[in-house]
Order: sequence, then C-alpha cells, then structure tokens
Amino acid sequence: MTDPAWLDEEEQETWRAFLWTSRLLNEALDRQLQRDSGLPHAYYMILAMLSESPGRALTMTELAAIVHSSPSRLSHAVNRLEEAGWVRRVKHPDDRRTTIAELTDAGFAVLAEAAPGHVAEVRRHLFDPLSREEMLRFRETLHALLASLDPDREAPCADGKG
Amino acid sequence: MTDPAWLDEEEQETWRAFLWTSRLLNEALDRQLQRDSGLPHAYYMILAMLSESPGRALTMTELAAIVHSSPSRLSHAVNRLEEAGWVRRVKHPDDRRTTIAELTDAGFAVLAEAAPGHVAEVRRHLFDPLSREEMLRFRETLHALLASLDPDREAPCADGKG
DNA sequence: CAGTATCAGTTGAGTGTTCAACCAAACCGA
DNA sequence: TCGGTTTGGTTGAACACTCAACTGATACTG
Repeated sequence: MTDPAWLDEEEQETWRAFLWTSRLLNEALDRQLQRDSGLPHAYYMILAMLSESPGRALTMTELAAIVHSSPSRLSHAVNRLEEAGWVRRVKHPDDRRTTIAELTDAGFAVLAEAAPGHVAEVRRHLFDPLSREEMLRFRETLHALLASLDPDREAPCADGKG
Repeated sequence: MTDPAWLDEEEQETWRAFLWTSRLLNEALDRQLQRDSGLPHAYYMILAMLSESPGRALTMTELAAIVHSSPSRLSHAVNRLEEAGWVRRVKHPDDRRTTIAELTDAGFAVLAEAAPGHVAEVRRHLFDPLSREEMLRFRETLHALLASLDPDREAPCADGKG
C-alpha cells in the first residue's frame, strides 16, 4: 500500500511535471501578450470573454465567474482597463447594485490585434507537441480534475479566441 | 484541414480546461499553505528544494534553476525568508561573486510542519480523482509538453516532499 | 413595515512578481 | 596586463493579486 501522507516517485514526478508545465506555459503566454500587446493574460481574458458575450457586455459577477476571478481582482482589473479606454462601466437599469462592464470599440480593436499571436502561441506550446488522440485523453483527465476542484460549476463557454 | 490561426472546439475546450485546472490547483495549494503555515507556495518550494540538497544549501543560481524562478524573484524571496530567519546567505569561499543560500534549523522546522498538510492537499486534488493508469498517461503528456516548452533542461530532482 | 440578512461591487493596505538597470568578480584574448 | 565580455547576483519602481473591511441596494421574515 502507498503511504497516503507521502508521494511515491511517480506521483512526485507527475506533480512536478504538472507544476512546471503550467508555470512555463503561463509565463510564455504572459510574455508573448505583454510583448505584443501590453496586456497581461488575465486582462486579455477579460476582453476576450466580453467580446463573446451578447452586446459585448456582462455584469461584474458574471464576468468574474467566467474568468474565474475574485470580485476584488476583477474590480481592480476593470479599473485599469477602463483607464485604458478598453472597457466601460454602465449601471444596470433594473438593479442598482449591479454594474455592467462593456467592451469598447477600442478594446475590441486591441483584442482583435492580439488574438492571432496569442492563439499561435497556445497552438505552438500546447497542441503542436501532442497528437490528436493524446490531446483528447489529456482533456478527459483535466475534466476529471476539474470536477473535483470545482464541483458545482457550469460548463464554460466556447469559441476559438481563448 | 484545421485553420492554424484558430482553435477548433475540442482544442478550445482542452486549452480552457488546462487553464482552469492549473489556476484552481495553484490557488487551492496557495491558500492551504498560507492558511496553515503562512507560506506562499513559491516560498515553500524554495525551502523544500534547499532541504533536499547536500548541506541544505545551494547557490542562488542553482536554486533559481531548480525552482524555475528568475534571479530577481529568487533574490526578493530569499530576502523575505532571511528576514524570517528561515534561510541564511553565505559567501562562497572560492568565487566571491556567488552567494549560497542555506536552510536554517528554524526553516527546516517550518518546512517539516508544513509538508504533511501540503502533500495531503496535492494528493486530494491531483491523485485521488485519477486512476493510476490515468495518472501515468497524464505524466507522459506533461513530459511531451515540457520537452517543447523547455528543451534544454535537466531532469528535476525527486523525493516525496513536493 | 421594520429589522436583518444577503447580494453586488469597491477600496486600501500589504505582499509578491516583473522588468530594466545596475554592480562587482571572474574570465578571455591580444 | 589591459580592456571587453560574461557570470552571479541585487535593487527599485511599477504593477498585479490577496485579504479584510466596507458601502448601498435588494430580499426575506416576523
């Protein structure tokens, strides 16, 4: 039996491989986006998710759920994006608590300019090294982990800009 | 043929699943470590890697390579760890450029206290949801990605304290 | 309806990370 | 041995994230 309080060598290696892979991938993407568009990855994601939504707008709470961000983080981020003129805050007409974040035309333009390079980077690092079959198995494994990490979550939205 | 400038739906979903999984896992571990030991995950890793090294000491450059950190980040981190009394900086006797980071007894004690809870969290989130076979396939995929992300790197060290 | 709880979102302080600039020691070539 | 380069490492400013505290608006409950 394996000692539940420790990791055996294969687990150990798997764990570190996962850690380094996710770190390196995130850093590569962050660097690419920062260099080519001056956007951190988290900010790019906010613009991307807004662009896919009806009216290019979402309430802060919806947006926070979609980009997996804390309310606080999102609020700070939208402050920056608003200063840059890429997002606009609008009050909800029926519920005066909620504020709506809306992608501006300038924001859409920045996103459109950044997207191809970003997608290319994702493809290069994540999909080029994997066969289709391997990719699909990888996806299943990730879904299993997600189900455990985040039991009560809806399926994420989908389209190619991510 | 697939358009190389865009992601199809399966790729899209794989990519986002990877993103959320790594984010959620990292956040879970960071929260657990912060709560139980007051250590960010990156700092825990520094202590852990030092503890596995001969003499519980490494040069800054070696340490940076092992924990996949930039020199700057490591230097700032070691500043904090030194203030806390968990690490000590020593000058290298033969090469006066290099400085050696050495784990103190207090640092080892903190690590020893933090390790079991951390390992349990890793196990809970990463290994419990996966069959052994699935885990091993997962590892192979990660190695393929790593090879592409970081072509000229040595094999990481190993032991159960991850 | 009052009173309380909950929801939506923001703020500020503290902390960690990044990036560019910098310094000193060691190496290298003529 | 002198100048340039590389190596090892640090620093400070700018920026992002976390956590706890807070405000206002709405929903529930007796």
